[in-house]
Amino acid sequence: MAKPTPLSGFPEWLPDGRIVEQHVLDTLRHTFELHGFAGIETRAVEPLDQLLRKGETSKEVYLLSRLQDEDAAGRASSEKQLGLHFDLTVPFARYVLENAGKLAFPLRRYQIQKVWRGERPQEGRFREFIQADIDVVGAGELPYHFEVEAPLVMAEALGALAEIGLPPVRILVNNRKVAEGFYRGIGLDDVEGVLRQIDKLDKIGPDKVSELLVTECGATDDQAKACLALASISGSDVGVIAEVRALAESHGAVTELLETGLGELEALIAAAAERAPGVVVADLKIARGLDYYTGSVYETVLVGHEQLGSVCSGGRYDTLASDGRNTYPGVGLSIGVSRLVSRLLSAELVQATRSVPSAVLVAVASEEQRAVSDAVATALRSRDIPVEVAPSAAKFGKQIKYADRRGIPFVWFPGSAGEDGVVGPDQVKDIRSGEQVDADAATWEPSAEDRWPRVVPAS
RNA sequence: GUGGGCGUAGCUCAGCUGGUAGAGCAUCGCGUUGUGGUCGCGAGGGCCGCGGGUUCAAGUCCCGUCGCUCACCCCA
Repeated sequence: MAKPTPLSGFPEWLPDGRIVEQHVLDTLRHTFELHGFAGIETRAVEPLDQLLRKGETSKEVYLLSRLQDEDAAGRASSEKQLGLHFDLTVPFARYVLENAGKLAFPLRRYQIQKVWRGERPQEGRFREFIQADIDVVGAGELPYHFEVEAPLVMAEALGALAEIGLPPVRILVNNRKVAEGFYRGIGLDDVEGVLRQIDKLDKIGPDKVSELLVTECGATDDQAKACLALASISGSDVGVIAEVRALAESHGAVTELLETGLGELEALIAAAAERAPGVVVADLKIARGLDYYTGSVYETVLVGHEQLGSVCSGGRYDTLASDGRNTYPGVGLSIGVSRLVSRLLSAELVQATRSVPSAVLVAVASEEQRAVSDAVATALRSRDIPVEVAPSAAKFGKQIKYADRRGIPFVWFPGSAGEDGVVGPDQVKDIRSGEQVDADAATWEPSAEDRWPRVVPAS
């Protein structure tokens, strides 16, 4: 077989990288469950027409087809076409409708799965990656306090990763009602268009955004200036609310929608300041490209790694799902686990203490005596100590080297018969210190730190 | 989808105005004949991404193609 070339955008980690990823997944799941979110998994595919409901994303969807149908491609009716899901929200919305009769609302669910997007890959941007979503969905209505809770759960989940070396996170929040109310208040009705331009602020700067607002959205210079003034407001205390209101008043742009949005944003900021100080920051330029958000919107950056983009985003959507009679509003966020993990690994922020689970390598004196080593391994495993037996009865130096290369901290030597024929005690060697002591497989314990591989900040 | 950069050993790379391929690290072996790491010596490993062209001669120049990568777009 020819040497395979790596496929860009489809990340694969080495065993120690996977240990890091697995740890992140375990931590997220634990935090979600701690907050009462129930886990579900949906199928990898959805009917194409479902996936395309979001509009412009169509080009990103990977189609699923059978090789046998290839010749007849094009004849297949589009409603039968399947595509791989490109996020977890669309499948979840479908799942909610399908199971509405059996689900209890408000529904709190988490979902950790791969998703696929046919984008051009880049650092931190993949074509196959893992997302970890939480959402709360109501039937008919969803109280605002869930818009406060959801980002705080994520703050806690990401905060729990600080101990392995994840940099602090900053959750930037805004409210669509504030933006829309303000824009309409100053006479700009192309809310989406304005948001799209404002979203580019960090990349191209205020001058160019101002220009685009005029040319693309039909804004006057004064209107553009007002939009930029709004976008420049940020802060982690409720003072920003007064700032926005003052700006709106100076432009005669106070609308009912704006006031509603400001009330919501204020509640979020106030609660966050108390429950997760310094993490949640109001930032009036956060827009989010997706058009289905209707209330709070969230974007999360790693402090010191802002260039990586958002590692956790989401918001409130009044119509997550609707079957024509009932609508299901929701609020949720999604962590880009692969983006997070790829940065943890590439920036060498974290490391696994070893690349294999084994805490102990049991040496094999000779193939005739392999059963002796197997028995030792069984005894240790019965007490939940991860063990492997040496692959060959090579010279002990080789066997120690085998352990060393994988980071296995202990090598176990089964007792051997001396000249008098008496079998001596087993010994276990800590290959980091070189210390070697008598040991009994029925009672010996590694330290808690050595028992399983751990993920720790890189030294 | 648009535009730039780059493809040489497992990895990181060197290879001048063309003259039939190198280093470091890694791997394996020996020194050390059943207790590793250091050190020394040695070995294996390459259709120089692929295809075509120019030339007596191409890793080197030209064209194409594929892949990787960065930026835009978009997003986790």
